[in-house]
Amino acid sequence: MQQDPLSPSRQGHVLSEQEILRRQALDHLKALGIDPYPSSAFQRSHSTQEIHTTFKDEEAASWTSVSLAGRLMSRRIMGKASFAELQDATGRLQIYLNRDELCPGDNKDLYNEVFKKHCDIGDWVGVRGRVFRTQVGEISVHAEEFVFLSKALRPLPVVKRDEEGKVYDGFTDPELRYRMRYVDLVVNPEVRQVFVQRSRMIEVMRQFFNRNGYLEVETPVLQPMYGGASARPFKTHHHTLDMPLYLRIANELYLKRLIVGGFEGVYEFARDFRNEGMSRFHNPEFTMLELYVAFQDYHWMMQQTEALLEEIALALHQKSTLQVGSHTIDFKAPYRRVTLYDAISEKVGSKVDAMDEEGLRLLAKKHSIEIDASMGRAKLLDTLFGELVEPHLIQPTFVTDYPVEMSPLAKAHRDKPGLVERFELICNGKELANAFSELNDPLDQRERFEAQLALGRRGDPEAMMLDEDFLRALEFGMPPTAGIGIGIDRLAMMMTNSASIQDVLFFPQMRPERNDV
RNA sequence: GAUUCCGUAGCUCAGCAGGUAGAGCAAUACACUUUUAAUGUAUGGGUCCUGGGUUCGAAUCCCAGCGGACUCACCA
Repeated sequence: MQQDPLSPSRQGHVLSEQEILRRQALDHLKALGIDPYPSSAFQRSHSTQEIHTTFKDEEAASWTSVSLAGRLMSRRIMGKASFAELQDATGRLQIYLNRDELCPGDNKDLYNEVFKKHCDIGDWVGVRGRVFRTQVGEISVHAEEFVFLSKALRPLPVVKRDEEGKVYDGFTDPELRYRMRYVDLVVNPEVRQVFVQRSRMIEVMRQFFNRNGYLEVETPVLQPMYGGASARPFKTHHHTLDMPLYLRIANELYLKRLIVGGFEGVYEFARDFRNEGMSRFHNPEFTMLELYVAFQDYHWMMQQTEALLEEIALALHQKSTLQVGSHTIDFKAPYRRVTLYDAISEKVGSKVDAMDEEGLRLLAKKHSIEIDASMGRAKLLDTLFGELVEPHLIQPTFVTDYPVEMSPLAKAHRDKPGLVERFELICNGKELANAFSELNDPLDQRERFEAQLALGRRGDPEAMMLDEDFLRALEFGMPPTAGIGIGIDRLAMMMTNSASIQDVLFFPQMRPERNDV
């Protein structure tokens, strides 16, 4: 298209017709002596929500001067009168502009030029006037003053909703929504709601932990040695120290050092990084809550966890049950507890507790589960559980007592040889939390690390590194401790009934855009 | 990483037995002083993701690439 010389294009981007028109509107506003980007503060008396909830018709006489600010989301111009909708953080409110009341004198520019011609959907404006109810019953603000707060140069998608809330011309392309979350948030109010709920969920958790006297702490994101989980890390380099550093895959080992140091309850909402595949359940960076409490064990941690989740559900939904996909899930405590062995045995109809590797292999074959020769007994159990049991655990369930080979940081079971005191909380067929009575025997921990090293030598890319400083800390003595990690994004997905992790992250990881932003 | 599907106007989409692009909303102009998916009339707006190929002719068919969605596999 022909480029208007008054409207410089951005690098590598040809302006659309609507962008050119908006730039011209900007110039017209300036010519009228209006600053499209004023610096002075705009004093608001109310939010749109406050007006909606507190205005009463019989008190209309006292609502003669309110001021509100927001983004213009629609305009209905009918000659000398117009309606428009203003959206702020709390919602939308209709404003009514009447030419002769907005412009009592001879100069009608403010209405005819500024509002009708140079104002666009997406612009930020401020309005002062009186509250009233229209003939159709809509609470509105009758504008006596109208000021520009910020001009939008790009057209916003115009999403319309009818009386039943049916959406027309929705802004739905997932790629555009994730890449331009700012636009998504403006036009899709339910998106904002998801993130408000996520924030509220974390607030409830923080209150729960603080109330119990645990200390919120911060530990290194850049670690010389990654640990605390089995995953491939992101690697970077520190120039001054000339050494490799890893972005943490977990903070477990640091929090336990703090327990050694004498804190009796520590927690951190940790951003962790794992250099692995992406899917609707996986983002390269994600948030995990880790909590460690001295003098407690995993039984206590189960009680704590179910109390926490029930509290979150109640805070977000005013009831313990919520709809997640096609299931109704009840977070009311207590939750079912079942051992890993029993969970599998129930499903396959024969006891797996004493089965050896060969028996498990036959079992896997019988259920046509793919296995390979390198799998040991623990891995086979894990696979059987993941294939046969986990997808069917819809209601919150604590699965307990895992083989020691799968859990190098968990304490040996007090009376079941070969197992550790560990539980995973499964909900809606997915793992929500992982917890143990923490291993505090430094000699046992060293042996576990060495077993991991052996796995690494055999080529397991996720085998743990041996953390000599962590062992030194344990050798100074760590009290018996219960610890847990909760996937915050997964929990947020569940609590907001979101199908994808991208829906609970403001800016999910995407491939870079190529050109022409 | 593998499979399937998708990429056309600012947004949502149609167009695909190959003949050179269409709707609604948004935009522009006019009318309209309580409308609400406002309405009426008129108008403008497109490297049809990119690059090759087949063809007289490609948005449409073929190949490759880029981006996205979905399902699957590992991990939270």
